[in-house]
Amino acid sequence: MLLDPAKVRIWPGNARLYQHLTEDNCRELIDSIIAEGGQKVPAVVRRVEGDPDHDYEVIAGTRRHFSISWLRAHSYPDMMFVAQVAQLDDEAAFRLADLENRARKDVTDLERARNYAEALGAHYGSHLTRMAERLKLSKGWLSKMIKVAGIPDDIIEAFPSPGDVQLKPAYPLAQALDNHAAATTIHAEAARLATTQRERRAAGAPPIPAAEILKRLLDAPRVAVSEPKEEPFTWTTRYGRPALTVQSANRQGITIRFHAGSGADMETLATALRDTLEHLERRGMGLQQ
DNA sequence: GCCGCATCTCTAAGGATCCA
DNA sequence: TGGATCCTTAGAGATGCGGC
Repeated sequence: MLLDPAKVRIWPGNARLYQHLTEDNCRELIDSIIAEGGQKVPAVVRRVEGDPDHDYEVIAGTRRHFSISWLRAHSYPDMMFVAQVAQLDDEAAFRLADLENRARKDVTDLERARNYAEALGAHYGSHLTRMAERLKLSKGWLSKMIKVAGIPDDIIEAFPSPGDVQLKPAYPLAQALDNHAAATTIHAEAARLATTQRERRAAGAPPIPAAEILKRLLDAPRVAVSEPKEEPFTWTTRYGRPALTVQSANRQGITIRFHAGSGADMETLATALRDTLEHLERRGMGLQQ
């Protein structure tokens, strides 16, 4: 079916934020549509009633809708939006849109998480288990998504962009916000960082990267109570050069880095390793624990 | 310097278990 | 019972290294 994109609106339950689509992030798709002389893969739309401005709404194919609209406004006024019409209720529409978003990688974690959180209440009566079963997702992973979706906007503003908020690293932050005292310091630090980011943008300087932002936010409560930070254990040679450093010691195992250029021979390194393991053992962090 | 292979690291996702 | 958390696994991408 060939449609005028102006008569097609975006379904509000779609994860993708239409206002975040730009010529730049759709450039590849726009170029392929030009190269192929039109849109080859149809979007999925459904009929809408009671809206004088629109006949259909897009369930899956938001980027295609944006790209065709953009092309019509830029030298290709006859380009048509190719779509197939489906009869879907909101929950089925959500599942279809989700399937497509999962296949693509350009929907950000935060967009997806917030979309899930909204759908949880709207389509699944706030029952996470029911939603996980319907979407064929694990409860655990969905639970994480919902948790991350709850990170408030004033925290997100500290990041270079909402797209930089990734599920895995953001999850500990969402957990930290559950603690009232910690949340207060995190919000305060986020406000400071957001101001810095705005100043950097205005000055044309690169923003503070997301990993650094996350670290500062998570550290904020610890810094606030001035907890002394323990330095990683380092074994140094008799010439004062570091031979090895314990990078981590947890129940999965111990990660040790041997430093190049320490001047230590095999025998010295073996001694260093033995000393280090004994040190960890004494502190209850060894392999024998 | 380039290429191919091995290894490491990171992430998405699932499963088991715990807890309210 | 439902949700949260922790741990594991598979796979993709990055990195390192040796041979040419």
